[in-house]
Amino acid sequence: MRDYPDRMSPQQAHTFHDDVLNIVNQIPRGSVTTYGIIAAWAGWPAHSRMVGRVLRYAPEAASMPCHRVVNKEGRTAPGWSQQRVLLESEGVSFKANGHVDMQRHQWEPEEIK
DNA sequence: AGTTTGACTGGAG
DNA sequence: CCTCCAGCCAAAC
Repeated sequence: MRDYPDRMSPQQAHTFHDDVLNIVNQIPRGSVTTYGIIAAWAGWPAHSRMVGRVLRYAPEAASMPCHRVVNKEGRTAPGWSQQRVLLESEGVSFKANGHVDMQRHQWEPEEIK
């Protein structure tokens, strides 16, 4: 069927940015979610990489629980070893391979917005 | 205006 | 479980 040639207009990019931060702010303590889930929830399922970009470079992200965002396999962000420490301090358990036990801690947005 | 770069994901080996 | 590769897409070169 049809593909989705959709391109983000500057307006949409701005909305996406805000939505991402809004969702991250609602991740409960002791839980984690993934880039893909956030992207899908913001309405752009193919933009998981952009979610990572926002959390990495947006100034506001510094004062948010962005450490509660990991990839789909429960892997923590490259080059940010403190992320694991932060998560463990709020009760998140890791498996032997160093990944978050997603089965136990993955959280999904429900009634946001 | 073409190429490279990732805080991603899914699949293959 | 690991690495590598292709597809992904806006931003940075």
